[in-house]
Amino acid sequence: MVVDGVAEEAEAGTDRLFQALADLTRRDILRRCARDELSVSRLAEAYPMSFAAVQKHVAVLERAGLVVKERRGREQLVRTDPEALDRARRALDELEAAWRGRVERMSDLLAEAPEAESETRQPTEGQSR
Amino acid sequence: MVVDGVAEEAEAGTDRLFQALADLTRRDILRRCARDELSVSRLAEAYPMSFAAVQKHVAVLERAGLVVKERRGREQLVRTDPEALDRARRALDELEAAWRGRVERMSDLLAEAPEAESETRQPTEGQSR
DNA sequence: TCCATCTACAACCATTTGGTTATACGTTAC
DNA sequence: GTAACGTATAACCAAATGGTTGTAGATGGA
Repeated sequence: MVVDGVAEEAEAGTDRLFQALADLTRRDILRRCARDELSVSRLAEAYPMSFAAVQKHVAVLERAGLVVKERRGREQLVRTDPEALDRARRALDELEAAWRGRVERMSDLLAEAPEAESETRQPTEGQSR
Repeated sequence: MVVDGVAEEAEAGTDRLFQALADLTRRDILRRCARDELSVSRLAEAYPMSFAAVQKHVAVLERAGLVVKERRGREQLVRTDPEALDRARRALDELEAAWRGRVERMSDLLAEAPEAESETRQPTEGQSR
Protein backbone atom coordinates (compact mmCIF):
# COMPACT_ATOMS: atom_id res chain seq x y z
CA MET A 1 0.00 0.00 0.00
CA VAL A 2 2.72 2.42 1.01
CA VAL A 3 4.80 1.51 -1.98
CA ASP A 4 1.73 1.59 -4.14
CA GLY A 5 1.07 5.17 -3.13
CA VAL A 6 3.44 6.65 -5.66
CA ALA A 7 2.55 4.20 -8.42
CA GLU A 8 -1.12 4.85 -7.88
CA GLU A 9 -0.61 8.56 -8.20
CA ALA A 10 1.47 8.03 -11.32
CA GLU A 11 -1.30 5.96 -12.87
CA ALA A 12 -3.89 8.52 -11.84
CA GLY A 13 -1.74 11.14 -13.53
CA THR A 14 -1.64 9.04 -16.67
CA ASP A 15 -5.41 8.74 -16.51
CA ARG A 16 -5.74 12.53 -16.36
CA LEU A 17 -3.21 12.95 -19.14
CA PHE A 18 -4.92 10.73 -21.70
CA GLN A 19 -8.35 11.81 -20.53
CA ALA A 20 -7.39 15.42 -21.22
CA LEU A 21 -6.10 14.51 -24.65
CA ALA A 22 -9.29 12.66 -25.54
CA ASP A 23 -11.19 15.74 -26.64
CA LEU A 24 -10.89 17.64 -29.90
CA THR A 25 -11.48 21.06 -28.35
CA ARG A 26 -8.79 20.49 -25.77
CA ARG A 27 -6.29 19.22 -28.34
CA ASP A 28 -7.01 22.34 -30.36
CA ILE A 29 -6.41 24.52 -27.31
CA LEU A 30 -3.08 22.76 -26.90
CA ARG A 31 -2.14 23.57 -30.47
CA ARG A 32 -3.11 27.20 -30.19
CA CYS A 33 -1.36 27.71 -26.87
CA ALA A 34 1.73 26.01 -28.16
CA ARG A 35 2.08 28.70 -30.83
CA ASP A 36 1.16 31.69 -28.67
CA GLU A 37 0.25 32.52 -25.13
CA LEU A 38 -3.46 33.22 -25.15
CA SER A 39 -5.84 34.53 -22.54
CA VAL A 40 -8.85 32.40 -21.72
CA SER A 41 -11.28 34.88 -23.26
CA ARG A 42 -9.20 35.08 -26.39
CA LEU A 43 -9.30 31.31 -26.58
CA ALA A 44 -13.04 31.26 -25.93
CA GLU A 45 -13.66 33.40 -29.01
CA ALA A 46 -12.37 30.54 -31.14
CA TYR A 47 -14.98 27.98 -30.15
CA PRO A 48 -18.73 27.72 -30.54
CA MET A 49 -19.33 27.40 -26.82
CA SER A 50 -19.54 29.55 -23.74
CA PHE A 51 -16.61 31.14 -21.96
CA ALA A 52 -17.29 28.95 -18.93
CA ALA A 53 -17.09 25.80 -21.05
CA VAL A 54 -13.69 26.79 -22.43
CA GLN A 55 -12.60 27.68 -18.93
CA LYS A 56 -13.46 24.15 -17.84
CA HIS A 57 -11.50 22.66 -20.72
CA VAL A 58 -8.49 24.73 -19.71
CA ALA A 59 -8.93 23.53 -16.12
CA VAL A 60 -8.87 19.92 -17.31
CA LEU A 61 -5.70 20.57 -19.28
CA GLU A 62 -4.17 22.29 -16.27
CA ARG A 63 -4.98 19.44 -13.89
CA ALA A 64 -3.40 17.07 -16.39
CA GLY A 65 -0.29 19.24 -16.38
CA LEU A 66 -0.56 19.88 -20.10
CA VAL A 67 -0.96 23.59 -19.72
CA VAL A 68 0.20 26.33 -17.40
CA LYS A 69 -1.69 29.50 -16.54
CA GLU A 70 0.14 32.70 -15.81
CA ARG A 71 -1.65 35.76 -14.57
CA ARG A 72 -1.00 39.01 -16.39
CA GLY A 73 -3.07 41.82 -15.06
CA ARG A 74 -6.69 40.85 -15.24
CA GLU A 75 -6.17 38.18 -17.80
CA GLN A 76 -4.81 34.71 -17.41
CA LEU A 77 -2.39 33.59 -20.12
CA VAL A 78 -2.43 29.93 -21.09
CA ARG A 79 0.50 28.12 -22.62
CA THR A 80 1.07 24.45 -23.15
CA ASP A 81 3.88 22.83 -21.22
CA PRO A 82 6.46 21.51 -23.69
CA GLU A 83 7.45 18.83 -21.22
CA ALA A 84 3.92 17.49 -21.06
CA LEU A 85 3.83 15.66 -24.36
CA ASP A 86 7.07 14.02 -23.34
CA ARG A 87 5.26 12.58 -20.37
CA ALA A 88 2.51 11.30 -22.64
CA ARG A 89 5.11 9.78 -24.90
CA ARG A 90 6.81 8.15 -21.96
CA ALA A 91 3.50 6.63 -20.93
CA LEU A 92 3.18 5.13 -24.41
CA ASP A 93 6.77 3.91 -24.23
CA GLU A 94 6.01 2.18 -20.98
CA LEU A 95 3.08 0.44 -22.64
CA GLU A 96 5.12 -0.47 -25.66
CA ALA A 97 7.74 -1.98 -23.38
CA ALA A 98 5.20 -4.67 -22.59
CA TRP A 99 5.39 -6.22 -25.99
CA ARG A 100 8.94 -5.32 -26.51
CA GLY A 101 9.15 -7.55 -23.44
CA ARG A 102 7.44 -10.25 -25.43
CA VAL A 103 9.97 -9.86 -28.20
CA GLU A 104 12.79 -10.04 -25.69
CA ARG A 105 11.38 -13.22 -24.29
CA MET A 106 11.19 -14.68 -27.78
CA SER A 107 14.80 -13.69 -28.35
CA ASP A 108 15.64 -15.28 -25.03
CA LEU A 109 14.07 -18.49 -26.20
CA LEU A 110 16.12 -18.41 -29.35
CA ALA A 111 19.28 -17.44 -27.48
CA GLU A 112 19.05 -19.83 -24.57
CA ALA A 113 18.03 -22.80 -26.63
CA PRO A 114 20.27 -22.64 -29.69
CA GLU A 115 19.45 -26.23 -30.49
CA ALA A 116 16.62 -28.65 -30.06
CA GLU A 117 13.81 -26.45 -31.32
CA SER A 118 11.20 -28.84 -32.43
CA GLU A 119 8.14 -26.68 -31.99
CA THR A 120 9.25 -23.42 -33.57
CA ARG A 121 8.85 -23.02 -37.28
CA GLN A 122 11.44 -24.70 -39.42
CA PRO A 123 14.36 -22.66 -40.82
CA THR A 124 13.90 -24.46 -44.10
CA GLU A 125 10.74 -22.49 -44.62
CA GLY A 126 11.13 -19.15 -46.39
CA GLN A 127 10.63 -17.18 -43.23
CA SER A 128 7.85 -14.67 -42.87
CA ARG A 129 9.25 -11.13 -42.59
CA MET B 1 -18.03 19.44 -45.32
CA VAL B 2 -16.91 16.77 -47.69
CA VAL B 3 -13.29 17.42 -46.90
CA ASP B 4 -14.13 17.67 -43.24
CA GLY B 5 -15.70 14.24 -43.32
CA VAL B 6 -12.43 12.41 -43.17
CA ALA B 7 -10.82 14.83 -40.74
CA GLU B 8 -13.78 14.58 -38.43
CA GLU B 9 -13.60 10.84 -38.42
CA ALA B 10 -9.88 11.00 -37.81
CA GLU B 11 -10.40 13.29 -34.84
CA ALA B 12 -13.15 11.06 -33.53
CA GLY B 13 -10.75 8.17 -33.81
CA THR B 14 -8.16 10.10 -31.85
CA ASP B 15 -10.80 10.80 -29.21
CA ARG B 16 -11.53 7.09 -28.92
CA LEU B 17 -7.83 6.27 -28.84
CA PHE B 18 -6.91 8.54 -25.95
CA GLN B 19 -10.19 7.88 -24.21
CA ALA B 20 -9.42 4.17 -24.26
CA LEU B 21 -5.94 4.77 -22.89
CA ALA B 22 -7.27 6.92 -20.05
CA ASP B 23 -8.07 4.01 -17.77
CA LEU B 24 -5.70 1.95 -15.66
CA THR B 25 -7.59 -1.31 -16.12
CA ARG B 26 -7.58 -0.90 -19.89
CA ARG B 27 -3.89 -0.04 -20.00
CA ASP B 28 -3.25 -3.15 -17.95
CA ILE B 29 -5.29 -5.24 -20.36
CA LEU B 30 -3.16 -3.86 -23.16
CA ARG B 31 0.01 -4.91 -21.35
CA ARG B 32 -1.26 -8.40 -20.66
CA CYS B 33 -2.53 -8.95 -24.18
CA ALA B 34 0.70 -7.66 -25.63
CA ARG B 35 2.57 -10.51 -23.94
CA ASP B 36 0.05 -13.25 -24.59
CA GLU B 37 -3.22 -13.84 -26.30
CA LEU B 38 -5.81 -14.11 -23.56
CA SER B 39 -9.45 -15.04 -23.54
CA VAL B 40 -11.86 -12.54 -22.03
CA SER B 41 -12.64 -14.81 -19.07
CA ARG B 42 -8.97 -15.37 -18.42
CA LEU B 43 -8.52 -11.62 -18.41
CA ALA B 44 -11.51 -11.14 -16.16
CA GLU B 45 -9.93 -13.34 -13.49
CA ALA B 46 -7.20 -10.75 -13.10
CA TYR B 47 -9.40 -7.88 -12.02
CA PRO B 48 -11.63 -7.21 -9.02
CA MET B 49 -14.69 -6.66 -11.15
CA SER B 50 -17.31 -8.64 -12.99
CA PHE B 51 -16.80 -10.46 -16.27
CA ALA B 52 -19.22 -8.09 -17.95
CA ALA B 53 -17.21 -5.06 -16.81
CA VAL B 54 -14.02 -6.47 -18.28
CA GLN B 55 -15.90 -7.33 -21.42
CA LYS B 56 -16.93 -3.69 -21.72
CA HIS B 57 -13.34 -2.54 -21.27
CA VAL B 58 -12.26 -4.88 -24.03
CA ALA B 59 -15.03 -3.48 -26.22
CA VAL B 60 -13.75 0.05 -25.63
CA LEU B 61 -10.24 -1.02 -26.57
CA GLU B 62 -11.57 -2.77 -29.65
CA ARG B 63 -13.55 0.26 -30.84
CA ALA B 64 -10.40 2.31 -30.39
CA GLY B 65 -8.54 -0.19 -32.55
CA LEU B 66 -6.08 -0.95 -29.78
CA VAL B 67 -7.04 -4.58 -29.56
CA VAL B 68 -8.23 -7.33 -31.86
CA LYS B 69 -10.47 -10.22 -30.92
CA GLU B 70 -10.14 -13.55 -32.58
CA ARG B 71 -12.58 -16.33 -31.97
CA ARG B 72 -11.19 -19.73 -31.09
CA GLY B 73 -13.84 -22.24 -30.29
CA ARG B 74 -16.03 -20.90 -27.58
CA GLU B 75 -13.51 -18.41 -26.37
CA GLN B 76 -12.50 -15.09 -27.79
CA LEU B 77 -8.79 -14.37 -27.76
CA VAL B 78 -7.69 -10.79 -27.25
CA ARG B 79 -4.42 -9.38 -28.43
CA THR B 80 -3.23 -5.81 -28.66
CA ASP B 81 -2.57 -4.42 -32.11
CA PRO B 82 1.13 -3.53 -32.38
CA GLU B 83 0.29 -0.84 -34.90
CA ALA B 84 -2.08 0.89 -32.49
CA LEU B 85 0.47 2.55 -30.27
CA ASP B 86 2.09 3.89 -33.39
CA ARG B 87 -1.15 5.64 -34.18
CA ALA B 88 -1.21 7.12 -30.69
CA ARG B 89 2.34 8.25 -31.10
CA ARG B 90 1.54 9.82 -34.43
CA ALA B 91 -1.29 11.73 -32.78
CA LEU B 92 1.17 13.08 -30.25
CA ASP B 93 3.61 13.93 -33.03
CA GLU B 94 0.92 15.88 -34.78
CA LEU B 95 0.32 17.85 -31.61
CA GLU B 96 3.99 18.39 -31.04
CA ALA B 97 4.30 19.74 -34.56
CA ALA B 98 2.32 22.74 -33.37
CA TRP B 99 5.07 24.08 -31.21
CA ARG B 100 7.78 22.78 -33.36
CA GLY B 101 6.04 25.16 -35.74
CA ARG B 102 6.44 27.94 -33.22
CA VAL B 103 10.14 27.29 -32.93
CA GLU B 104 10.48 27.27 -36.70
CA ARG B 105 8.66 30.55 -36.96
CA MET B 106 10.93 32.08 -34.35
CA SER B 107 13.93 30.87 -36.26
CA ASP B 108 12.37 32.26 -39.41
CA LEU B 109 11.99 35.65 -37.79
CA LEU B 110 15.59 35.65 -36.73
CA ALA B 111 16.74 34.42 -40.12
CA GLU B 112 14.56 36.45 -42.47
CA ALA B 113 14.58 39.77 -40.66
CA PRO B 114 18.02 40.34 -39.25
CA GLU B 115 17.20 44.05 -39.04
CA ALA B 116 14.30 46.52 -39.28
CA GLU B 117 11.64 44.98 -37.08
CA SER B 118 9.28 47.82 -36.36
CA GLU B 119 6.00 46.12 -35.58
CA THR B 120 7.11 43.60 -33.02
CA ARG B 121 7.21 44.93 -29.51
CA GLN B 122 10.13 47.22 -28.85
CA PRO B 123 12.76 46.12 -26.45
CA THR B 124 13.13 49.74 -25.38
CA GLU B 125 9.63 50.10 -24.01
CA GLY B 126 9.04 48.75 -20.55
CA GLN B 127 6.13 46.77 -21.82
CA SER B 128 2.79 46.72 -20.06
CA ARG B 129 2.81 43.57 -18.06
C1' DT C 1 -15.15 57.00 -9.46
C1' DC C 2 -17.47 54.35 -12.67
C1' DC C 3 -17.64 51.12 -16.23
C1' DA C 4 -16.15 47.53 -19.10
C1' DT C 5 -13.47 43.39 -19.17
C1' DC C 6 -11.59 39.06 -17.57
C1' DT C 7 -11.94 35.51 -14.52
C1' DA C 8 -13.92 32.37 -11.01
C1' DC C 9 -17.44 29.58 -9.39
C1' DA C 10 -22.01 27.69 -8.35
C1' DA C 11 -26.18 25.47 -9.82
C1' DC C 12 -28.31 22.98 -13.07
C1' DC C 13 -29.10 19.60 -17.01
C1' DA C 14 -28.36 15.76 -20.46
C1' DT C 15 -25.35 12.26 -21.82
C1' DT C 16 -21.62 9.10 -21.15
C1' DT C 17 -19.00 6.04 -18.32
C1' DG C 18 -17.88 2.33 -15.34
C1' DG C 19 -19.82 -0.67 -12.73
C1' DT C 20 -23.57 -4.18 -11.30
C1' DT C 21 -26.93 -8.38 -11.98
C1' DA C 22 -29.66 -11.30 -14.81
C1' DT C 23 -30.69 -13.74 -18.92
C1' DA C 24 -29.94 -16.02 -23.30
C1' DC C 25 -27.01 -18.32 -26.67
C1' DG C 26 -23.19 -21.09 -28.81
C1' DT C 27 -19.51 -24.46 -27.90
C1' DT C 28 -17.05 -28.13 -25.58
C1' DA C 29 -16.74 -32.09 -22.55
C1' DC C 30 -18.68 -36.00 -20.41
C1' DG D 1 -28.21 -35.21 -24.44
C1' DT D 2 -26.94 -32.60 -20.67
C1' DA D 3 -24.02 -29.94 -17.97
C1' DA D 4 -20.44 -26.64 -17.71
C1' DC D 5 -18.10 -23.00 -19.83
C1' DG D 6 -17.39 -18.69 -22.48
C1' DT D 7 -19.60 -14.98 -24.46
C1' DA D 8 -23.12 -11.45 -25.58
C1' DT D 9 -26.54 -8.34 -24.26
C1' DA D 10 -29.98 -5.89 -21.67
C1' DA D 11 -31.60 -3.21 -17.73
C1' DC D 12 -30.26 -0.64 -14.18
C1' DC D 13 -27.50 2.66 -11.12
C1' DA D 14 -24.09 6.22 -9.42
C1' DA D 15 -20.72 9.25 -10.72
C1' DA D 16 -18.24 11.86 -14.11
C1' DT D 17 -18.36 14.76 -18.28
C1' DG D 18 -19.50 18.55 -21.28
C1' DG D 19 -22.35 21.87 -21.74
C1' DT D 20 -25.49 25.88 -20.09
C1' DT D 21 -26.81 30.37 -17.34
C1' DG D 22 -26.19 33.40 -13.61
C1' DT D 23 -23.63 35.84 -10.15
C1' DA D 24 -19.76 37.87 -7.99
C1' DG D 25 -14.78 39.48 -7.48
C1' DA D 26 -10.52 41.79 -9.48
C1' DT D 27 -8.32 44.64 -12.59
C1' DG D 28 -7.56 48.42 -15.99
C1' DG D 29 -8.96 52.51 -18.49
C1' DA D 30 -11.97 56.74 -19.10
